[in-house]
Amino acid sequence: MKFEKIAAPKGVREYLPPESQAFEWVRQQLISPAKRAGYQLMELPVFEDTSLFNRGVGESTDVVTKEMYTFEDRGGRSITLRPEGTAGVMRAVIEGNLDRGQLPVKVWYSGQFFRAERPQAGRYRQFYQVGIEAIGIDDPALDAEVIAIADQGFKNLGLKNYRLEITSLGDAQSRAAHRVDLMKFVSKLDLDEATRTRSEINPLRIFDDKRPEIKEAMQSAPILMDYLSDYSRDHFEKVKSYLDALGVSYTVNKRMVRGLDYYTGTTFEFVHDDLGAQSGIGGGGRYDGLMEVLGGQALSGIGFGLGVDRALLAAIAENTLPVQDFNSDLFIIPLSLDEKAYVLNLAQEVRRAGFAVEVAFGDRSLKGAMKGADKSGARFVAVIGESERESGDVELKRMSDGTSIRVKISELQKVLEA
RNA sequence: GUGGGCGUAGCUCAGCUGGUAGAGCACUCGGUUGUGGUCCGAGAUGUCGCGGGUUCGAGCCCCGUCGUUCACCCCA
Repeated sequence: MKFEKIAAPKGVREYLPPESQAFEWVRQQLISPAKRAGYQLMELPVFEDTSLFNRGVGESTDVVTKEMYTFEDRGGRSITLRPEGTAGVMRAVIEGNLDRGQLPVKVWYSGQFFRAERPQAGRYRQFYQVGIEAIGIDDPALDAEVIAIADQGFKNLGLKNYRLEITSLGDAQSRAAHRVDLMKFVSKLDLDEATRTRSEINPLRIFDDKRPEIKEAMQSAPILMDYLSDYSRDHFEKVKSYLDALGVSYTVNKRMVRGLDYYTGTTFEFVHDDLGAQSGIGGGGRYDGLMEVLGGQALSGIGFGLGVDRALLAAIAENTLPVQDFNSDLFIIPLSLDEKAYVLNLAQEVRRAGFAVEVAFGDRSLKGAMKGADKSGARFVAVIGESERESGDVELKRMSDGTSIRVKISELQKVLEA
């Protein structure tokens, strides 16, 4: 009887050995600056009440209208697999009353996110992000620090071919004024129906169109930055000066568009040059109305999400991944069935002393077992037979040069440490 | 959701104008007693993505389908 194979669901990105090692390294590098800046872990559910995203991310966004994995659970509740991280963090902060303590609340998260899009290079239906949120303080210095933390994550990976683009989306008032003028401008353009519809939902979208004729037409469109209130403009100027002071280089992109509705004020994006169409490796910004919309206090917040999958692709493209295979310190081979229990025991003992120890399994020939030891990359190999078992000695063979020495088990630690 | 490329061994790929499947790497075993890397020898592995059609005959041609990949859209 032969069973059919079951394949992974379409578009999921999974990491198997040896690649998983690089993935884990990348994730660690990306988030370590946040940990050192006092951000604390938040472990959240991967599914939430659907209305959290409808309200938080925005009904007009593509993410909500056509990319969410939404289903009904057995209790008839509408559930959605999280498409992004910020809304869930805010929900948990409100629910856990973290905003009733000292501000800003500083948290980080790491995990998988879900969007039902057509898969493509760097775009998956289940993908990985790490991110941080700093909630409750509206200080341009905090904006700058958040951006610098993200930047440091990419620097940790050794990346060079990326750039940081920043802009200010202003406050609600500046946006409303701009929207009126932009709508007027766009309505005069000759657009196909799909683009027209999109522009009516969010006219800023048209700035993001890649077609040359549209780009050309948008050259003279009214720019949001020209509509910023005094407060917003001043805030943005300060963010820039702090970034300058931090030595974080950036370019101001007055036409930047973000796909999530909650962004206000400082908004930023990290773009990598070697990645093809899906070039955004991270992004974030301030979201001053979000907490209130979700039923909490009217507190401001700022955060970012970094794409672990894409950061890994970028590190591969720039060839910055360190070679770091797992190499055990000791590989133990039992010569016969009689030594198995003894060897298992010995391995546990040496592990307790803090060393990485592997055991040969499967009753292969000694030659085969040695081959396995060689491929494992172990520094030392010990073959245990009757004489070793009786004497309590171990003959350690150093694989790099083939020499071997006989030691007492009690002296093992000293040799392995050398 | 729309469009293009590609599906042959675990991996990378050959396979002529249609004549019923191959290489390299990897893997396992062996090259006399309890010691790896190199070398030599042997071995295992495929419903040629799947379904249909054309044909005496299809891995090769045609249609469909699924998967994958790239781009649009969108974004991490």
